[in-house]
Amino acid sequence: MTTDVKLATWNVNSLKVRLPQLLEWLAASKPDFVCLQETKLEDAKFPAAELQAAGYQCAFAGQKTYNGVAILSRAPLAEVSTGIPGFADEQKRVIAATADGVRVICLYAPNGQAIGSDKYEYKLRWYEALRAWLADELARHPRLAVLGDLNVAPEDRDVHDPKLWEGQVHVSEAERTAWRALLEIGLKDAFRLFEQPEKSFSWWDYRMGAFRRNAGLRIDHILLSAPAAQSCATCFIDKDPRKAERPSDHAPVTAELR
DNA sequence: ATGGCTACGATCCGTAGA
Repeated sequence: MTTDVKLATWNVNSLKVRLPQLLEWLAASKPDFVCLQETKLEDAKFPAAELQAAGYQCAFAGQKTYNGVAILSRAPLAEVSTGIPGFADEQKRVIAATADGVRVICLYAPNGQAIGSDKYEYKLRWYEALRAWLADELARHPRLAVLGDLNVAPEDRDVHDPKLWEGQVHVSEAERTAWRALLEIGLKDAFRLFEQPEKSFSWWDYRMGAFRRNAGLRIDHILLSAPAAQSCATCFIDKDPRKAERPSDHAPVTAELR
């Protein structure tokens, strides 16, 4: 087990488009683990060689057009698994692996589309299956880190304009309850372990100059087991990649364990 | 400010994201 472990999550919204930005960001940020979402690539097209050349081993589960998750790691990955056990799902949203004495779980939660829709029901079922599985994983792995685009803004302070978002997906009571259930099994929201700037968000709509106006949501999260949270020294959102030409609509979130 | 971006795969329009 190493002393310092830097973990990050980033919804890249197409790894094909964002690979140059990812490589640049890896070189600058030097994380030990990166969880990626919305790779939108079939496994045969995953840029494993380029990432290996940059110093990262990869575990990935993708599909054409939608979804797709990956874990990049400097240390060799073991115990790779995909999906939520017992929850049949065609959509590639979950991958897990162990390295450096840390169990890393990468998630891309369903969007939910609209309250009451089939996709919303699927989101809530997905969260319920996730909670049950993570409770098991917590019992198995003392140093557990769950990272990803969870598509829930847990509190009103995670929403630029709560009134505007009232009644929409990402902020509904059922979604927030599902998110809090992850805390109730023992996970900690790494971002809230520390004092943070007001109006900290991880996603901004591409439209209407939302990033310029900081009209965003905090929906990308790092959740840590109690021992991992104990050793967490910092957690922050890196807005720089969102300023790039042709950016992802999400910014990376990073945590460091000592 | 709210269907006013972006990516994708099918064709210059629909689906989906959040």
